[in-house]
Amino acid sequence: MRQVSIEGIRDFDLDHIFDCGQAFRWNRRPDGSYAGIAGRRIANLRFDPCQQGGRLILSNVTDEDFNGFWKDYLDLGRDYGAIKKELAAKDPVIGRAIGAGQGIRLLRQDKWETLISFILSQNNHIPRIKKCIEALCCQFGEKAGQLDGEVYYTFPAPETLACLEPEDLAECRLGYRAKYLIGTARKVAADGLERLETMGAPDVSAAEAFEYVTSFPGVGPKVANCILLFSMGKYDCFPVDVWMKKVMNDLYGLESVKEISDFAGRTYGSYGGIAQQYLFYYVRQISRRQSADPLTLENRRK
DNA sequence: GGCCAGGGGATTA
DNA sequence: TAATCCCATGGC
Repeated sequence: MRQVSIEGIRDFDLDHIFDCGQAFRWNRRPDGSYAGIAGRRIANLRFDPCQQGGRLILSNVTDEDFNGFWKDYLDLGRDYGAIKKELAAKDPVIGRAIGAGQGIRLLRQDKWETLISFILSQNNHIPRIKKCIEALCCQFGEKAGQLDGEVYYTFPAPETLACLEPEDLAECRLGYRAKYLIGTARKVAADGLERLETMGAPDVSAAEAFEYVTSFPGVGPKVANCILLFSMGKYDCFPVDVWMKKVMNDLYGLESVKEISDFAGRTYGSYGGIAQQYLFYYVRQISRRQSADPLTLENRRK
C-alpha cells in the first residue's frame, strides 16, 4: 500500500484532532489510527509520538496527494506551539484546557460539506450526527473507493440534494433538519457553489462570511461560526454551544452567549476559534470522566 | 426578548 | 422504562 511518512510533527494528536467535534467522517480504529474520507480521498492516519516531534504515517496516500492536499487539510504548516504560548500568555485559565487537548489542529475542510454537516449538528449528539451524515453519503453520494474492506462514499453534491424532497431523506433520519438541508442545497445551487467558496478567501472578513452563511435556512450564529472556523479559516470565530456555556461558566463565571462572545473576543483575540477547540475538548473530557467514574473527587464535591 | 415545537436517538435517572 | 439531553433555529 502506498504511504507517506512525515517526521518531526509537534502539537499533533489524532484523538484530539478527530474527537473535538470538528469533523464527522473519521473513525478510530482499534490500533489507534483514524480512517476517513475528504473529498474523494480516502486515508488512514497513524501517529507515533516522540519527544522531538512524532511521525505521521498516511496510508493510501501518495507524495503528490500529501503535498497537494493532506498537508493543507491537516493544517501542518501552522505553528500551534506558538499559538498555544500566545493564548496562555493572554489568559492564565486557558492553560488547563490547552494541556488537555494539546494536539488539536483545526482541519481545513470542504465548505459545502461543512455547511450541511453543521446544519445537521444542531441540537444533536455527535454519534448521531455521524450516523446522519454517513446515511446521507451512502444514499446520495458516489462510491469513492474502498480501504481495509470498508466502502467510502463522497459527500453528495449541492445539485443532488437540491432535487430532493423531505420524504426522500426519510431513511437518513435527519428529523426536522431535512427541510433546512434541502432549502440550503437549493440556495447553494442557485447562488453557485463558487459564491460559497469565495467566502474562504483571506480578504473576505469573518463578518461578511457570517452574513452570507446565515442567509441559508437552518444556519444561525452557532452553526455559522462553526462553518467559518472549520472550513473558511476564520480563526477569530468563537462558536458558543451548550458545552461552551458550561465551560465558560465553570472557568470564568460567564452566563450569557453575549458575555461569552465578548469575553472571547477580548481575551483570546484572533485565535479565539482555536481557544474554543481546546475548551470544547477539555469540558467534554471532564464530563466523560465523571460519567465513567462518578466517585472522583471533583464530582463528589458538588 | 422569551418561549416553544421540530425528530430522533443516545444517555442518564 | 422514563426522562432528559443534545456543538440551535425559526416562528410566534
